[in-house]
Amino acid sequence: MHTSIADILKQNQLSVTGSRTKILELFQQTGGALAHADIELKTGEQFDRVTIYRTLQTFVEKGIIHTIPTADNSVLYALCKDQCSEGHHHDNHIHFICDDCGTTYCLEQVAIPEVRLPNGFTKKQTDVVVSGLCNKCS
Amino acid sequence: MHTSIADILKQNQLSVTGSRTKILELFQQTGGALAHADIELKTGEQFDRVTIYRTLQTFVEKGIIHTIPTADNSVLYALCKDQCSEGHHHDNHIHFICDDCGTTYCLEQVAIPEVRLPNGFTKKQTDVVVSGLCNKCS
DNA sequence: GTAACTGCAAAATATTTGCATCCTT
DNA sequence: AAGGATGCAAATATTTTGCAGTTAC
Repeated sequence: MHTSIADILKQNQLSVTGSRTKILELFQQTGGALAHADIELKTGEQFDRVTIYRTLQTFVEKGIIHTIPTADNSVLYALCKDQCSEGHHHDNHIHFICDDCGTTYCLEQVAIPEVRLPNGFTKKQTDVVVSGLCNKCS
Repeated sequence: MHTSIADILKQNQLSVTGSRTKILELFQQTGGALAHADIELKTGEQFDRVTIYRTLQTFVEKGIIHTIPTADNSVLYALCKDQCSEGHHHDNHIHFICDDCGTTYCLEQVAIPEVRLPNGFTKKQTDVVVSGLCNKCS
């Protein structure tokens, strides 16, 4: 069973408001990643652009969502999957961007491969972004 | 021996101009990745902001440089290493961003690990961005 | 009731486009 | 000389900030 949206917010000491609930819902429904513009559109533009910026920023700070690096330099956000299993934090999964439909997937089932760095370099986080065709477009 | 900057430009059907030469030089000297702002600063702001935008865009189109995905959503560019070995194009190397000094390194010596995708997904390109502390900051 | 959140306005940044001039070939 | 490249001005787009009004707890 999963944690309700309101619970996620409360667990992070955030008040339960319309925009936050709606935006989190949107992430849960989508499953994948969303850009700022997607959110504006898909919420029916009922929220101020600024509110969306601030909401996303808050979510990132609290670790509810994270940003995804993309080769085309757009800004994408996705749910941190372990938001439900509170405590442990390891969003170490691969992101896949479809060149055709543009959808971004968080491939939870694909583990991040180990990377060996040269001497003197310390690894904190590894982001892997794979692009190509998704299962719907190929 | 390596190809001169002027030759790189000529090979790509570009006229050899001050801004292009200076910016390519900067990339060669730096070795690592540069943001638009870095270029403005390090060239001593002798070129128009617009010229830099257009130069970078041209270089990306010609495959002389490429963009690097970053988790903090800034725009970074780096030389495509095989610009000299014309033909084959596989900038498959890892990018490392130092959390402390902010420098981005292209770790040519570290191979991109193989990633196995779920059925139906086709891989075209893999980008790996590792963050942490570099050998100067640790 | 109080602190936190939102929306509006506006400022600050970043990026793109048009056009006249200058430089490379 | 001709075409491409640059610089300036200005149009767009994006993101941030301040503040007053509203909402959650």
